[in-house]
Amino acid sequence: MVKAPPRATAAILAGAMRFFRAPHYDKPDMDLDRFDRLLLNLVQQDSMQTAEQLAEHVGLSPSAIQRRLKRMREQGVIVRDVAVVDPRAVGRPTFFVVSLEIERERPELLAQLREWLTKRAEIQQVFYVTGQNDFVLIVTAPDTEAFDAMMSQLMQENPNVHRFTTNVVLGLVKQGLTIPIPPANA
Amino acid sequence: MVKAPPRATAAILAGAMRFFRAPHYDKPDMDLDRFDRLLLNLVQQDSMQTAEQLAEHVGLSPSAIQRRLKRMREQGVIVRDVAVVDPRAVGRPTFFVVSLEIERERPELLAQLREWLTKRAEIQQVFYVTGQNDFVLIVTAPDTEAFDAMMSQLMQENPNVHRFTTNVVLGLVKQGLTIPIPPANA
DNA sequence: TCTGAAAAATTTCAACT
DNA sequence: AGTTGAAATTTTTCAGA
Repeated sequence: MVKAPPRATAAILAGAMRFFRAPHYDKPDMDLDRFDRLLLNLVQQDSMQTAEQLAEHVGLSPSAIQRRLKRMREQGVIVRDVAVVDPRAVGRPTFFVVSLEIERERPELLAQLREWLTKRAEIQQVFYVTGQNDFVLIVTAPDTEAFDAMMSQLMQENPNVHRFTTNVVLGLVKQGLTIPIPPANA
Repeated sequence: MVKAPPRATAAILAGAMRFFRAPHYDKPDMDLDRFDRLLLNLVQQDSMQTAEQLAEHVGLSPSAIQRRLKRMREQGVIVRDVAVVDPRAVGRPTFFVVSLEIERERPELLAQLREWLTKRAEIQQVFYVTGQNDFVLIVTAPDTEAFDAMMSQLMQENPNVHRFTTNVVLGLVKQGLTIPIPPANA
């Protein structure tokens, strides 16, 4: 039998790795009981609540809450905790929804493109999708010129991108990363 | 037991309200100095760092850090703090990018549709965009059937939605709400 | 508005049910 | 696993520059 690895660090790294792997990668299903699920729904709304506040909602002691949250962070169920900034408070950046159409004949360039997209901070989100448009991006830029400049660079440095279509976001109706978690396992 | 902590409940609510207002609403520009901006970039990556850790990066005392973060949360610059959950750890939900085409002749139904979209927890994000497709949605569902059911309901209850196109997300390459904040004011 | 120290609250940890 | 209670850490408050 193998010795137990340095527990916390290994678990955190594994969590981070899993998050960036292709989604078809087989992640063993975590078994989350109804308390974990309740907790996840709560901290997805507000991660700054104290363990005591959460304990009241969930019906456990603060210690139990802390232990569960710590475990889920180590397992990678909770990937990270972030502050959400109001775009209008920081220079009112413009948002764009961009669809990229990719040349499929050169699969070796795909990894390079994914890396390119991942590195750019202005690109908030990247979805690899079915259909003729292979990637959908959510991009934020201080203005249209900055966006145009970025897209020119994208086209220059990634020859497998055939074309793209841009939709300017006129209104952010709703934004979040919340995943609704049903009480029982699906 | 301790009495309810003096958390800035009112401020959090105000922040949330601002976040969901129409984007053309005139929010006065906050003046953020270089320390605020640095701080925002840091807490967008990880909001669980202690004030002391942040203080080292920024070059201020922990007290100054706390005061600035508190102020920005009250002002609504920081809208909220959330835990990000790995989709694969919670029932492997499927993601969809949906484009809605709206009938423009009946503007009174638009507000109703916005409300409908905002209320549904499965709809993570809603962008109101230029072009023939008026809304772009990011939707998460436990499976395709659940997604189909939701879209049927959407079409039934919102007669001003003419048609929609769906792209199934094959891979979440990158997901986040981070807005890159340049050192100086734009 | 910052720093630095005191006060208060929260989180962590050990022992036990 | 959960709970309790004490120790350690962090956050909040406040005086002084």
